[in-house]
Amino acid sequence: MVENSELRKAGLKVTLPRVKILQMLDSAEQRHMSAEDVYKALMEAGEDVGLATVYRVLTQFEAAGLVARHNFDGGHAVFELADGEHHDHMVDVETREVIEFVSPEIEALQKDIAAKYGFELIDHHLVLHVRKRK
Amino acid sequence: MVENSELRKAGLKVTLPRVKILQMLDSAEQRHMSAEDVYKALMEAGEDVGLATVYRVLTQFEAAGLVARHNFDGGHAVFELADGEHHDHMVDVETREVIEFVSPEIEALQKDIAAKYGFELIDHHLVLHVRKRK
DNA sequence: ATGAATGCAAAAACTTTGCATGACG
DNA sequence: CGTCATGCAAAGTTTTTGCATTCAT
Repeated sequence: MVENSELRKAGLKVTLPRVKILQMLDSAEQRHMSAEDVYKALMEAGEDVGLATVYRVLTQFEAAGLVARHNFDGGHAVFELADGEHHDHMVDVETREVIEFVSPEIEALQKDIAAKYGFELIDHHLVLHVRKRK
Repeated sequence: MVENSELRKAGLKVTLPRVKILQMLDSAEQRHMSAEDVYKALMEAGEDVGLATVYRVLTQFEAAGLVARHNFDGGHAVFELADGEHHDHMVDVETREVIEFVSPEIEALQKDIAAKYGFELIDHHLVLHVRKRK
């Protein structure tokens, strides 16, 4: 059970809700899920976890670096498992589809820009709004 | 009164609330204001505008391209006048200070990336989280 | 005059919190 | 066993909406 060691490494007690939520994020068909999405998926799977717990756990996971939180539209937040390497997102404004991409060039430029202003880059959020080219 | 023609150009009826809100965004000390910020500033200025109207008007302004909406933290949205050229933002995570910057290189790369995936770039949101270098 | 815009208050959407109970180490 | 985590419901935030009234053209 990989999840358990992930949790321990993060300094979090291994509880049923935490394990279930982590598994859900890992196995769900959709990679980006809102707290509500996770909650509903758990309910459908017959797991009895409160919505408040889902919010609490996701926030803890974010603090622990296990998941990343995004605000694609400004409405609700979505979470995704922070496996693999860092990436940015592209949102098709018509279909709402989310595409992930990696651009070392942009990453490097961001660091340069921050440095130019006397800052160090901690983190960044980049979302491209795109439309399919006809 | 420049505001009036701006509104007319946007196809919006020239009403007192709209003019006042536009002036407020233009003259306020802070460039990035939440709906609440605008509302409070108007109240302090003795202008009697409802908060709901502020939200409605800011949303219309956004649709008209008069203002840009940002979600720096995910909590509340902030608005800024869309004068001048497009720019991105850097947020000092310690002081919450917002610095604007322009990077043609990043803009170009974004366009390239979208194209590589068969999309055209409509818009983007880039926020760097930074910390002052000691 | 007439349709659009406003203000108010109520509601909606999302997220957090208090507190008693239950589970982990 | 002590402490931390959970569930529920209540409260908090931010934003939207219904509806009667007022305003712009």
